[in-house]
Amino acid sequence: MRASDRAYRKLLDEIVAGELPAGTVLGEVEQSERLGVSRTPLREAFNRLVADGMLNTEPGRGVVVSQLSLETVTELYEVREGLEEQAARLAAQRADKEVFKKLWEEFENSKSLILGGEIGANVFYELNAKFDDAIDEAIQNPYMVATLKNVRTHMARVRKLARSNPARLLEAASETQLIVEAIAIGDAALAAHATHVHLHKSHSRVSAAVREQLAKINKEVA
Amino acid sequence: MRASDRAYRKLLDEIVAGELPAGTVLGEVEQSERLGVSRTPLREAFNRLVADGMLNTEPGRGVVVSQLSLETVTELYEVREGLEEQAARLAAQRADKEVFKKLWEEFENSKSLILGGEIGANVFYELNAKFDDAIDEAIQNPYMVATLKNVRTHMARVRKLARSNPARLLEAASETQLIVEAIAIGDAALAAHATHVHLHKSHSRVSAAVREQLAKINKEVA
DNA sequence: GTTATCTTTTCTGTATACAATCTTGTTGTT
DNA sequence: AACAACAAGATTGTATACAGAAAAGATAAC
Repeated sequence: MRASDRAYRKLLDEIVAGELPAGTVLGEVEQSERLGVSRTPLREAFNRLVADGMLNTEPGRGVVVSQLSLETVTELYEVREGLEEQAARLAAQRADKEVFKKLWEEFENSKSLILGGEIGANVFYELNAKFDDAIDEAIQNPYMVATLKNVRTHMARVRKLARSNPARLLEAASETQLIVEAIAIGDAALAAHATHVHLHKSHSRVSAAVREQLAKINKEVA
Repeated sequence: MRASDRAYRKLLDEIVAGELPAGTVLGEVEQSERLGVSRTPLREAFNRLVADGMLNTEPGRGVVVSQLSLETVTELYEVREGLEEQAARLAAQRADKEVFKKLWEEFENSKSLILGGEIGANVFYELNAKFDDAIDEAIQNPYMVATLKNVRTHMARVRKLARSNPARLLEAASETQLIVEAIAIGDAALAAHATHVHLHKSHSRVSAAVREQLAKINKEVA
């Protein structure tokens, strides 16, 4: 693997994981030394992260880890609404229905797992990743897949900031399962509307969680 | 302006204008010499264009100008549907209505200009750019604006390939004017639906034009 | 005490050199 | 004649050196 890729992955992971919190200023020399690559591949990584919207180049100051606020979360959800409703619609029209029927079963299983007190989050996140992959394969639109990929990276970061409790996970699982069902029966309108509902509720849940989290951080600072 | 920016702009312009047709293989040394910059900033430009989806890195062969086919046009329109309907909805909710009322007047004027046989295309494209800018300002969502920007660059390339005739421009102007009207009166549902209609018809028009164009190219080759 | 200017230091942007990998063409063998 | 192996060449990825610009700090002037 190329040095620039390693630097990109590492930095992205650290940003998503919150190890590099929003507002952190990253110097080229400093980071190239830390990551053990020279400035050239590091700059490539920086540029990609700027294009992704994970870093911002502040005029004279260098690159800064982009802020995550309630506003940016809302902005993200507004894009998701447009994009994912459309993706759900297309998936309902084009998907291999068998795939989504099986996926539906898996959601049914995982719901009892989460209820049963198993390590719920992991089960759920894995299943969600499977769902995303199934959507990507179904829509057969590389350009849309690429756009969705970026959205998901940002969402991963938001989720880390606002970890959910089992009750919320279960809600989300139910909502997603309905989308899966709609796609499995080829009902495009239902798929789109169920996605809208899911995103609306998810936005509420995430906003609440982020608000709590930000309040905690502010308290710590004070 | 930085050398990497100049290289990026120049290459993007040439790709959009069709001077670098789809399939053209670009070598690093070759292009850095042609553009008068060293390999380092050129690579930065290449990377940005790859991220934009204008270039593809073929495993051992180098970067290649990405293909434009009927399929990719359709893919682009599918993303536009999701994104621009949402943008229109948000704009209807948030826009300064005065701005869009004035824009409506301008569309009214330009329609007679196009009808009157003036250099129609330029009038229309300028007005369209104004419309895009007004949307960007209205929605107040930097993340969505960034996503839209990329879509529009791709559309510019498609439009160059499929130049429209005055009749088609006039149709498009009417459709867009309705979107403007919907936003001016704050009717989000109408704005979204008018956008859907516009994109549907635009897709038909562009597909037809691209089909003709591709047929012509194939004839020349044969 | 405040402001302005100059100097020093750091950082960004670019060029270039080097190393490793992959292509391609040629030669030799079956 | 076909295929394989090797060598020459090109090309990509990385490191590093240098130049120019910008920021911070210090000193001087008002």
